[in-house]
Amino acid sequence: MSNSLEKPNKCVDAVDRVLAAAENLFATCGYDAVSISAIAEKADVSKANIFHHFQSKRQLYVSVLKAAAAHSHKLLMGLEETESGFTDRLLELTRGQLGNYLSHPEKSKLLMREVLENTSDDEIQLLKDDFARNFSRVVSLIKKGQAAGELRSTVDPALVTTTILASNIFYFRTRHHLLELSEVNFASDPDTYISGMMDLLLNGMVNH
Amino acid sequence: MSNSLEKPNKCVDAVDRVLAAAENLFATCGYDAVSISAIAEKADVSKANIFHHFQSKRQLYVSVLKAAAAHSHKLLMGLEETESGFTDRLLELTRGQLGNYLSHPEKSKLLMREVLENTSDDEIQLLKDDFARNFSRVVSLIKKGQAAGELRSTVDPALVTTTILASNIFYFRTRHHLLELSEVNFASDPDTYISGMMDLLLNGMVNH
DNA sequence: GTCTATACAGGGATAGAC
DNA sequence: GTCTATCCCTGTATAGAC
Repeated sequence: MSNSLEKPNKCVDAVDRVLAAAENLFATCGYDAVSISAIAEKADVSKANIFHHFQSKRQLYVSVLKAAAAHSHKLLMGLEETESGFTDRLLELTRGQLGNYLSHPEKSKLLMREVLENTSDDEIQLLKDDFARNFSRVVSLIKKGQAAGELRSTVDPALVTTTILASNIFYFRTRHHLLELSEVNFASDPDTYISGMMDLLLNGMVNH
Repeated sequence: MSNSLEKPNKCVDAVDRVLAAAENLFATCGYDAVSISAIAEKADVSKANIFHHFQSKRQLYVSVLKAAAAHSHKLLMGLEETESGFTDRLLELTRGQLGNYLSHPEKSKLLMREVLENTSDDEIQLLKDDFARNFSRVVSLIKKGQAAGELRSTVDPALVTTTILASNIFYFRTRHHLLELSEVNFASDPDTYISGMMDLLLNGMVNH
């Protein structure tokens, strides 16, 4: 019982410890830079034990990826869509998405790597499907906003969606570097960033 | 002479062939996934020859990186700043930046990898300095636009810059995936994308 | 400068005892 | 399920001939 606070936590299954260690290492170092030995050491199991539970390094990686994808899918489905106006719904959706990235940085990094690189592996097609669904969700929200007359019909919904997604991912991945830029004061405050970005996207930067 | 069209081109120095092969492989596969053997084969030299010209794999990588940074720096400095209004200058700067990415995809991928990951290696500090300079350049352009009253003073110049940079990088890196999304019709046409994005950032999406 | 041959470490993966 | 011991391959890097 007193061991339950140790790291690695021996109270959880070895398999789960391996998955956790692998997720952590793959996320921070990338697939090739991580060795089975490193994962074994971090999870406090033997190399052979890993190969007992997972066919190969690649298959372990895919397992980690699928778990992350499932987790991310649940989070996305859980994002509340308030019944207020379209702009507020879009704001909340965007804020929620970035919040998910920031609360689960390792899973997010893992998934982004796969979506950003073009590995075109059949096993991870479901990641892209998830990405596409998420994309469509925002697109249709914007289309509804246009149909309701709240949003300009001359902007391309897919382009707006791309810009939002790009901003969120870029902010998440480069926050550390942005902190070092003297002009940037929103690097440590995601809420400020989201508010500012949405104001920009909604109202534009031109003086009318 | 008739050999001058072969691949790899034996008419160029072995060192240059190695650098070219390394750039290509590092850009597409990442540092860890590339072996000296693979570079040697692609450059049509022996492994030992590579180690004769470069102290280590890491040092070869840094050499490739520095060459790419120098090249990119020249391109950036060459970006014309037209003497028209601020919005036009911003549009041209943005278009030029994305154009540079697309014309030199391998160098761009290499540099982006280093800026997006946080390796914090002293040897590549110059990459970050370059990035910061480029960032500041856009920021000050926007500030001038605000001072001139052409742009709203309530938007954060650094935030606009971040959004533009994010959009360009994201577009460059995910164009392939965007092609598969039925809602997206700008994936194969960078000019359309840039025009749409800048219209969005300048005028916003709200119906006024 | 370029090669062949080789040293040596570490990688993924397996065998077999417990 | 978990381990120790081991296999074989590939990786980086070096030695030394040409």
